[in-house]
Amino acid sequence: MAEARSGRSATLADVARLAGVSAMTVSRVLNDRGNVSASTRIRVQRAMDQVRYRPNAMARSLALGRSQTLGVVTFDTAQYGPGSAVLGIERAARERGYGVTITVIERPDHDALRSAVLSLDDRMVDGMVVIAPFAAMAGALRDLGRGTPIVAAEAGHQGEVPIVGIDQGLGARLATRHLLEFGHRTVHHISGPADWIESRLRSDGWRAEPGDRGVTAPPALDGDWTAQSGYEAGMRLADDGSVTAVFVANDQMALGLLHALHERGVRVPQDMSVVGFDDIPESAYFLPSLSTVRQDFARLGAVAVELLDRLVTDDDFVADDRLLIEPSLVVRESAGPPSP
Amino acid sequence: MAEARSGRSATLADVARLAGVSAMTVSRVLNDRGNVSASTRIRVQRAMDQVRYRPNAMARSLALGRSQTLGVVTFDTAQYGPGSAVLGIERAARERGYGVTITVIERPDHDALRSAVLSLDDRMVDGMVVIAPFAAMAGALRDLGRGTPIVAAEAGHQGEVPIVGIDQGLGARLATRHLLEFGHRTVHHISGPADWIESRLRSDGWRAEPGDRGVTAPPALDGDWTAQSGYEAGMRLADDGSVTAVFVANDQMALGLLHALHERGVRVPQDMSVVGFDDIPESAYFLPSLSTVRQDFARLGAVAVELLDRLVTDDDFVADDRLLIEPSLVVRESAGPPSP
DNA sequence: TGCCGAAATGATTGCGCTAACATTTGGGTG
DNA sequence: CACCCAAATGTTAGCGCAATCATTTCGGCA
Repeated sequence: MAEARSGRSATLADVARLAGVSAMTVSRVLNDRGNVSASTRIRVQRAMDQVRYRPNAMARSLALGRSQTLGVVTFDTAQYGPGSAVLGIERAARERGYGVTITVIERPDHDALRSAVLSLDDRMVDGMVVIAPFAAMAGALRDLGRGTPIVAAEAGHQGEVPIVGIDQGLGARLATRHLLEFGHRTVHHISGPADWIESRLRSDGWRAEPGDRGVTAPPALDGDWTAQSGYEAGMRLADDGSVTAVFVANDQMALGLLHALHERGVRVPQDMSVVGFDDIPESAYFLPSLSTVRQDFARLGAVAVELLDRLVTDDDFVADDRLLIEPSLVVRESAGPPSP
Repeated sequence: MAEARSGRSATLADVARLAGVSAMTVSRVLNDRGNVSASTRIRVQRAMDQVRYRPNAMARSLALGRSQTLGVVTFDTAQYGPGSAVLGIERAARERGYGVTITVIERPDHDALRSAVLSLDDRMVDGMVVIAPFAAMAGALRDLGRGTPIVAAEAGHQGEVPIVGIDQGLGARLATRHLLEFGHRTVHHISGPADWIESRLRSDGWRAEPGDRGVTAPPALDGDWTAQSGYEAGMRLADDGSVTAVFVANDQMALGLLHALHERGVRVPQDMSVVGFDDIPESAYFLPSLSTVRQDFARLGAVAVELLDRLVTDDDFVADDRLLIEPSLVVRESAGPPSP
């Protein structure tokens, strides 16, 4: 006869009845509010244990207007970046006592984003992280004009919504500089797809780095993040005797490039140097191991959630437009000095 | 003057007031119940549009006892398998009108799993998918003894909870057979960590495949899924002249193996054949491209969610113990006949 | 024209919890 | 020992929605 109504799990009222107090007192014990005598507290706790009481999060949310849940909007991709970011966010959220509800959108367009955000709103999430690596999402984010706090991750600058990201431009410059410092006259580039913000930022960084070195960047080859596209670009680069160094916008494409170069008998790094971006776990074991730019996604998630938490908790808090995390260069074997 | 109470978003009561009907009628329109005249329906819909009404999912859940949300329990890893499975589950859930709440557990032990499941229960999820690739989780799953339906994915057999998975044993046999059919006398093996169920199943499949061919399997080398461990195992295999074929329990380790063999001057597939497992997107561009076993995680997610949906919807439904999806062999360049 | 039954609509109540206010209890103080 | 204040506890109401049952409306038929 532990449970009042068999079947359903015990409610706060059941506990109150069992402990011989009012529901309110149980609620106070539950939420560790003061003003409960030690003896009743113990009695209530005993009752809770006895019926294995678990507070109903929904009911609490409804009463409070808050859900202790954060929403994450991401899109349908197995890409390393977004996937890692979600994990980082989830972990950080959990550490701060939030649950996480995920909504995946199929296409990164205005309507899909809007409806994802609305559906998270319906679930009364306290805040959202939108992973928005597409240029097309910038406008959509701006148009939301909303109440519950939103933080964009891996996004470009669009005003309105605060951004948390890893400094793509800096990463690209680190990679390019690494190559230039080996003495390469110029650095070629395989870019990501044009509709990704990060792709543009990496290309911009690559183009900007030579600076006053008096080097003009050659035209970039367009990739689409896949190893396949890196392979195709590699086939073209292999035929161009003037190419001695390539900055590739991600590690998968760099893998494709390495594959193509190997097929063509171009040795890396002796004949051609390659630097990638992302530092996926595999890249240390490419042939040769890949010099690349590491992004700390766990950190990204932590920063995004911390920011969001503040926005949720403190009404007066005004967030910076932009929080950038510094990436770092990982030097391995795929880049070296040009052969004389 | 569109919204009744400025600030907060409109409630069903606001719509009712505006349309001049009772809340119940609005609810009927909302849920597309019958017994509403065309004219009132239109009037109500207009009112809804006017105040941009969005039903509050929490309130509905509380009233209904159902939340149209599925919970996913996974654990903290960037492994390709679990990550892909989560995506597949999310997509399938969305297609069936469910939201998804994710809980990541740090360690795959009894208590962590239990508390994750309880916390999802608190949120009144209608069902859960537990991604449980660790042997240690089997017992924990059995101990739950619960009310809301649970489906385990990528798990071993433990009774109690229905399992959805990809047939690891079959995959391992396909890989091993592929090598044997090239004429290799025996197939060596680099295994995954012993505490992963899938790791054991793959090793078992490998050991079983030779069957009556009269080949006895050599001892396996222990890996831990990382390319690093594959590399280390590779260093040992390279020194053993008798090894001509290796089945590696995942593609990352296969990559490490390829790296090690390359360093030692062992040619693949001429001197040694290699088959991996998973078919990660990169493996087609390894050097050489990797023959491997493909797992369809999207399908896995879809099957898991479909099963869960039935368990949720139909009280009388009794699930099969075990639903296995067939993996397929992807033949590329890393395996071939032994040199004479 | 009056009556009947089905369709349309409404009133009440409760899901499980907490905020806000009301009430009681228990010392310490003069 | 009465009084007062603070601590402890209880009461009421409401978060937004839907199930249940009650009531109204309306068309069809004798």
